[in-house]
Amino acid sequence: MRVNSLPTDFYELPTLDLAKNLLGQLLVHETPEGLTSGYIVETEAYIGPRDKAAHSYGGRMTPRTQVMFDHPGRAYVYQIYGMHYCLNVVSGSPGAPEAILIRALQPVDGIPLMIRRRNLALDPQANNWPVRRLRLLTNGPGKLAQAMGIDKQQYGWNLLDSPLFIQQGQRISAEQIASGPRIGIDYAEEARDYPWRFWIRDHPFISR
DNA sequence: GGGACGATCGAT
DNA sequence: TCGATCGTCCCC
Repeated sequence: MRVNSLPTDFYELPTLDLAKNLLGQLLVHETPEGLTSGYIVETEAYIGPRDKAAHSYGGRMTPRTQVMFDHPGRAYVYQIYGMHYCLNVVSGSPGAPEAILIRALQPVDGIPLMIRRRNLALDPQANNWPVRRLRLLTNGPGKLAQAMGIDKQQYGWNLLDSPLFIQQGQRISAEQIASGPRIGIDYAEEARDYPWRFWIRDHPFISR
């Protein structure tokens, strides 16, 4: 385990609690191109067999969803619309296929590398980009995966270990946490309205 | 083997 | 509001 990373028991909370506790923590990825990191500012919980919006609804186990049944603290990465990747933190006890989608980050380290990976028309050499431009790097699940260099290769990775791990960030109080329905799951019938999306209130880097 | 669809993004 | 773009999943 990496010295800095959050310990195993951090991931052993009930999924809705973990989804809130992930807010403010620092996601880090070390690659040959450089290190990137960002504070987690928005998450969504997907809770196993009973959640119609979850890939593991009904206990569906496929090559894609298999890692959701593994120990908490692993990376569940999937591809969507043939072109974007999304990063989830596996949660729940082994056998309970639950996960938390990381929806937005506040960039911290490696911003020039993020700019290159995202192909943004920003000067990577500059060093005081306006927030309204900077937020385009990581204010959505597909965007942050691209900015952080995350794809299928990280599927199943244990987030306690370098090169991809989560470390203690800033403490977020209960009053700063807002919640509401999850994004992009209108097909999920009653689950559509579950308030399982969490974000840091008024944070400029959230997705919507 | 085939077809429908998607936990998104970015341009219009 | 709509098209891109293709892996995944389920059905035949």
